[in-house]
Formats: sequence, C-alpha cells, structure tokens
Amino acid sequence: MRRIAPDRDQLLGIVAEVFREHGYEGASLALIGEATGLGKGSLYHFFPGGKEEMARAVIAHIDAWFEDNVFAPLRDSTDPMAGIETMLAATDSYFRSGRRVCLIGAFALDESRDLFASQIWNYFGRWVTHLADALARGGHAPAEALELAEEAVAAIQGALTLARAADDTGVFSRALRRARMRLGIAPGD
Amino acid sequence: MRRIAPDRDQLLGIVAEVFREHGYEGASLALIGEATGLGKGSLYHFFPGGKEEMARAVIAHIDAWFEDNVFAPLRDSTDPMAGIETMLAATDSYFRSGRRVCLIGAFALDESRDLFASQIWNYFGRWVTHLADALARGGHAPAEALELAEEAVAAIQGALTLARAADDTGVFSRALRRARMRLGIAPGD
DNA sequence: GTCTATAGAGTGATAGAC
DNA sequence: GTCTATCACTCTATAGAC
Repeated sequence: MRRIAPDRDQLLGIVAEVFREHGYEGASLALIGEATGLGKGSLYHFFPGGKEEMARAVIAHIDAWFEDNVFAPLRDSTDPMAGIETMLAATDSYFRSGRRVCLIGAFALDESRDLFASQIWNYFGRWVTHLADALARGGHAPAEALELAEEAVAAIQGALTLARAADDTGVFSRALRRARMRLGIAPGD
Repeated sequence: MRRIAPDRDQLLGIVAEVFREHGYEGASLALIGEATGLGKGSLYHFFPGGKEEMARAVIAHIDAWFEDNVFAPLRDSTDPMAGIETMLAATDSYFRSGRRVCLIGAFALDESRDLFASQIWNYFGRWVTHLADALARGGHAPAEALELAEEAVAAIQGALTLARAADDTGVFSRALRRARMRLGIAPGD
C-alpha cells in the first residue's frame, strides 16, 4: 500500500495554524481541507471525532512541544537559571517574537474553553508550576517563586495579546526582557 | 413620542455579552436575537451593517466606558497615583475580578482582528499612553513610565487569560496586587 | 402618509457530520 | 459527495405615533 499520508506531526502543525488564525469557530472544515490538501473524507479518517477531535489533537500536539522544549529544560537543567533562559528563548522562538499567537490562550478566552477546559488548564498550570519549581531551586522562597512564575506566564500571554493588537513585535521583545529582569536573569547570561 | 425602543446602552451591553461568550464567529444572529429578544428585522433596523456593525458598536461602547471610567481618571486626577488607583479599581470591577473576559483582547487574538484592527489598537494604545502619562506626572522618567505602563496593561490582559483558563479569580486579584506594587501604589492607599 | 420599530418567511451559501 | 442544519442577510408586511 502506497502511503501518501502526510506525517501526522506535519498534519497537526498545519491544522494548528488554521485554528490559530481563525479560532475554533472560524476554522471551517473547508479551510482545514484547503490548508492540508485533504478532503473531508480523509479528515474524518484521521479524526473520526470531527472538528472537536482535531482541536484536541492540536492542543495535545502543542502541549507536547512545550513539554519537550519549555517545561523539560525548566525541570531538568542542573542550573535552574539556565533552564529559565532556555525556556524564554524557546518561548520567543515558538511565538516568533510575538508574530504568532498562543492558540491555547485564544481558546481559553472564548466559548471553546468549556470544551477544552482541562487541557487548557493543564498547559498553563504546568508552565507556572515548573517555572516556580525552577525559581525555588534557584533560591526563591516557594510562595515568592509561585508569584513570580504566575506573573511571568501572564506577562507572556498579555504581551502576545498586545503585540497582536499593535501588530508590533517590539511589545513582545520588551516583555521578555522585563521577564528576564524580574526572574533574575542578567542580560547576556 | 412614546418609545418602547430599548435603551441603546442596554442593547449594546447584551450584545457585548454574546460576543464575549461566543467570540465574533460564534456569536450567531440567532443567539443575539435570543439574548436581546429582538427579531432579525429589529436587529437590522438598529444595525444596517449587520453583524460587523454590531461588533463595531459594541467595541465603541466598551471603549466609551473605559474612556469615562479608566482613561479619564488617569488623565484628569490631580494626584496621578490616585488616578492610577481609580483605574485599577475600575478595571477590577469591569472584569469582575477576572470572571469576565476582555472582549477586545479576545478579538485581537483571532481573525476578527483584521476587521477591527484600528479600533482594537486605539483602545490598548490609549490605555498604555494615559497610564504612562500619569506615571510620568508621578515622577517617573518618560521611558520608564512607558515600560511600566505597557507591563501593567499586558499583565492585566495576561491575568485575564490565565484566570479564565484556571477558572480562578485569585489569579486576577494577585495580578492587580502586583500591578499596584510595580506602579508604586502602597496597599491601602 | 410618514416614520420608527417590529416580526419573520425566505434567500443562497456554507457549515459540520458522515 | 451527500446530507441536513444553520449561517448572515433580504424583504415584505405590520403595528402605532406623528
């Protein structure tokens, strides 16, 4: 059997981009089919649960990327501050300095939140928790570490909103610079 | 002339809530009609431009509320720090301590952004500018004031996202407390 | 008759499910 | 591709206040 079947990772990446640009409601199967080059039949073959399953798979795919590239460095770095710097660099790269929006954050804001609530909260909760752990290992008191971590993750999300509103990547760059400062990472560390 | 006609402010408030809960794409005319109790005829009578005009009117309505309750105190208070405290209190009240989402922020994140880009950027831009002005009058250097203002507005937006994701108003309360601290407002001021 | 506000049948297009 | 449901929207008809 000849398989033209696209790599699932690649497929999910394309579908993610459609959701990111149009939102859950706005991402029609026609748009998804056009972007992926797949007919509706193929889409339902890969995702029997339809659009909702596509969105779940996309969130899980993004979550897995963050697990590998953002959360793991926070958890596993022997130097917690180096782990935080890796996290920030990966974040900057993922969001393309603010040109790209956080799909999970966007889902959190509209009605699709109810469908995906546990996946959404799991994502943000782990981000905050792992960052707080790294800060605690870096010498902060646990309560202070948690506050700083929550502030940093919220600052990133807010900067993505503002950067998109202003269509200005400078907003996001400045937010990351401030995050480095507030988290105690010297510039050029 | 007797007017049974519903108050426009009230109508826009109801329509705003539908957009807030369902997003631009998800807010169907059927939902809007159900929420307002108006038929399509009435809706198109008030908003000949259809859904897009409804959304524009809703954004303008929100913008006007912020102008009166958030930006004006920042601009007009003789004591800049008191103005900032008024702004934060109005913000807390408007977003119901994080239970309510920022419609304009949500619009900024998805494709509807392109339709409403200038209204969206006008809203956030004025928020940042007026806050920065107040900080400058409070004694901060202009560049530092602008950074602090951008950080505070982004922190509020990010906290709204996280509060909604976590379904926890504590996230938003803590963000406002940190904002008071970073903006130099003593607790209980 | 005119103006404002209402209701809702009916349009073609497109949605997601299968 | 086929299905039905629903989309945004148009249009006609209607009401009562001037």
